[in-house]
Amino acid sequence: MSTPAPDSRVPEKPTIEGLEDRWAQAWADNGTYHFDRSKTREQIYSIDTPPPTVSGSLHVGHVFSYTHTDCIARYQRMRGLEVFYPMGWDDNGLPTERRVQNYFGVRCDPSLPYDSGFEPPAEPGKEQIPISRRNFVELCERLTLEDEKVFEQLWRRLGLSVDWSRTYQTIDAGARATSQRAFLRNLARGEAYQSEAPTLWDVTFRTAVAQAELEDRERPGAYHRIGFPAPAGNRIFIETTRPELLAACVALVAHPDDARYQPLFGTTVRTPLFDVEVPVLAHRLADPDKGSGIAMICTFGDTTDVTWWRELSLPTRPIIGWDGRILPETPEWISGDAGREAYSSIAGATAHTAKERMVSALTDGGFVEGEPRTIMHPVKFFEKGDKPLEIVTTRQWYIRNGGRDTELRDRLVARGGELQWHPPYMQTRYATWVEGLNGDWLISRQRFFGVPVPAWYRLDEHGQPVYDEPLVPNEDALPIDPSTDVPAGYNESQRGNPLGFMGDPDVMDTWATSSLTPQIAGGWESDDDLWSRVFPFDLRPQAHEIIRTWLFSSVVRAHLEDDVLPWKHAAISGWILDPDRKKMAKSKGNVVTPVDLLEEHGSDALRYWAASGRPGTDTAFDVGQMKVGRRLAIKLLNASKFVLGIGAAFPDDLSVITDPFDRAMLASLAATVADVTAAFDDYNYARALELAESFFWSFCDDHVELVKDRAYGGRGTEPAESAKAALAVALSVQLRLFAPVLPFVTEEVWSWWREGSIHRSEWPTLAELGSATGDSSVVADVANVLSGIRKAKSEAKVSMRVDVASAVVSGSAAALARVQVATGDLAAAGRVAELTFVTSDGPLSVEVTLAG
RNA sequence: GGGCGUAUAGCUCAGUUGGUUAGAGCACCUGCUUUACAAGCAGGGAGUCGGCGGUUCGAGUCCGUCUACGCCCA
Repeated sequence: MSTPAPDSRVPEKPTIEGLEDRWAQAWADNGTYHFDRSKTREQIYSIDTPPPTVSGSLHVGHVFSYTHTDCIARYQRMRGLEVFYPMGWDDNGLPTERRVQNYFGVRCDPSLPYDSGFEPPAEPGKEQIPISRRNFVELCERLTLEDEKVFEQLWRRLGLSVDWSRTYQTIDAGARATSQRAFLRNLARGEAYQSEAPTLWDVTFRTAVAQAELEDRERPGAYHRIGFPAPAGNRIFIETTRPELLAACVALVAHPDDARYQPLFGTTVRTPLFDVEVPVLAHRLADPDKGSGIAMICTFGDTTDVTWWRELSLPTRPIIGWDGRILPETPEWISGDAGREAYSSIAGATAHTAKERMVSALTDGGFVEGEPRTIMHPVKFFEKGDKPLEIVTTRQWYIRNGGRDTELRDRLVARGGELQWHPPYMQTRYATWVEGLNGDWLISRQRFFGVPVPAWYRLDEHGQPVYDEPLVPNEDALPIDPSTDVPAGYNESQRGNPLGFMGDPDVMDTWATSSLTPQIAGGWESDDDLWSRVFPFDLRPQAHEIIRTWLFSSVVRAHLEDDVLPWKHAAISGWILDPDRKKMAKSKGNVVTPVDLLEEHGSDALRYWAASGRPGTDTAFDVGQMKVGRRLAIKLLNASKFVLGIGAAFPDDLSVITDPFDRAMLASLAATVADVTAAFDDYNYARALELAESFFWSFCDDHVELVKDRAYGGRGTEPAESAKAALAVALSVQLRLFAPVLPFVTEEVWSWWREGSIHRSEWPTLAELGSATGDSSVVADVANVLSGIRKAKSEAKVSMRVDVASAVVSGSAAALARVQVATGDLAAAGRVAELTFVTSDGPLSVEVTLAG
């Protein structure tokens, strides 16, 4: 007995067109990927999915890396694990803020009260309408809803096996509450603290910028050689690229071993124009080969100035404001009339203008020697900004991340060692980054849109905030917005008044929220039952360039909160490069959008291309690979149509597979199953695919062709039943091996003859094939002989249907014995009248005499 | 300047702990209308494994070094 092949369900002309819509709908209707939360932690495989930035544009890079994760998810699901695969939308941050501003013609002003009836104008006006933070967040949620739909459509069409009932937004109430709760816990444990410190500052966005968000860009600059009057009547020449900071000069510095300046150490000089006395000091970071070998230290020209300021205990003389302009008030350290006049010429000017005026004034005063020497040099930028960063002293919030604490840093490096990295060498990037940290994590941002820092400050009798004793909300009140909500014991009328309170004006860095995606998706402190079933997660998939940000910050949060790693595995995907091997980026105009590709090649084809990219390896965008994938999908349809069309059906009992050649093929398939399984267990979906594909093509070209005649009944009923049963078993196994990568075509074929979804079927095992397997080494030798016969016909330029009068196979006795397992199949497939065997010392070969 | 990676056929890439004659697909060439598939099938040519040096009986694979490219960082 066997299940009858419902070949009526096999289409006359199978096609991959339209499979995406049909099966995406069926999976949605049937809840195929719905997460069953009744399972225990051991039965669950949980994924901390990267939330895409929805206001950004869709990119083939999305398709690439999310497909990798989906292949793993589908494999684990078929292994019998219940897969927790949520999707988040990252709508917290500058890209969304800008988009909301432009789209609705509004801007966020946290000083305004919430207006529950606010409606933006139909068309954005010339002037942006100021609205409260809560109104702004609501508009963001409204706008990103549309963006999310576009993404979700794409993901569904691509076949991501996400549970679409579990989505979150990084700005939604749950994410805000989680971020604030985690912050309050950090604060209570002393891991979050405020500090007045030099901070890298973007003057355009008027916000502090963290170490992880910096980038260096080559910019033209010029060294100006400026003479400082010394008491002996001579001049000390320094060379600087930032003469506009002369008024902020606090010292000169040279290397301690520099004989030219050793006599000056401990003496003072006076700044040109401003006539401020500054000391000449020694420090190892002064480079004797750079410029004149002696440098001017300012508040603050660059990060080296900050180091000198800290290590040499220098005063602060800030002259640059948060807007990037020279402060309007003449500073108190400039006391002379000439100095005050010099300052008034730059007060209020931009840094750029101030530089021009200073150079001109210094030149007029005879302090400049020679012409400016132009150079290209690296200048620090905020990665999203377009003006050089300034360094200003501000009060900011920090979270300890080991940057100032060796013991914590060592423990976080050790966490990286516990994590299983795929590929393993990515761990080095993590370790190098953590070991190189030189400051704590700056999390406050002077932006309006984001998760507010959940704190208020008492105002003293003069209306000055008491920062040392922040007022915090109860956790059960979260999320809060201190610009709207009022601390316990106060009422709204006291906001901003002496003896009243003020809200912390800052929001948190987006990474301070993103670092909590496991907590947000996993129901930390909001759904204890879910949390206990999914955390720590099994997998964090992500790209390599954000190891230092997303991955590291997530490790920090879980380490501080729960003293664990947030996941067991990290799968790091590579980049998509354009065909010229350049990184794809919007700014380079070489971005390919995925929607057209999905239309043209089909989802399985795109997935095939994506899954061909080795884990962690940058992969060139390659339409050729998509075409190969498309052909593979079509081949699966056609091969399946053939197997099922001859009446093959899944046998109830494998004992009907009696033919040793059939059993040899199944033994070879069993080895492939073992290899594919091992590859998936190693998170190497690319190797898994390659192995399955390699077997499949041999199966089609050799095995199917060899057994066709027998399967059609050419040599009796029992040999035919063996062939058909073996084909059905092999088809069933291979469909399942391909299912993680090619979910649509495999589901289509599965539906022709099996019950349920292939994506909830059991992953093939050796046990499943064990009773039907034989000697796998037979397969290659038989294929070898068949190939020899084909070659003879091909070289004679005749059809494969031409009869062969005789074929003489020679080789070792052992090889011949293996080939003889399939004598009948070989004779039929090659149309050989007389197939004979001759023992020889040489390699296996075949001599063919064509008929006629 | 530092870290990581990559370099194998015209192109895109495999190649597991070192082990016969280095593989696949695309492209190319020669053929074949073959009742699963012409979006197909059969066959074929094509590589000094980036350079140099070393370890080894044996190196695409391990070590050193150089070169080129990519990404990240300073």
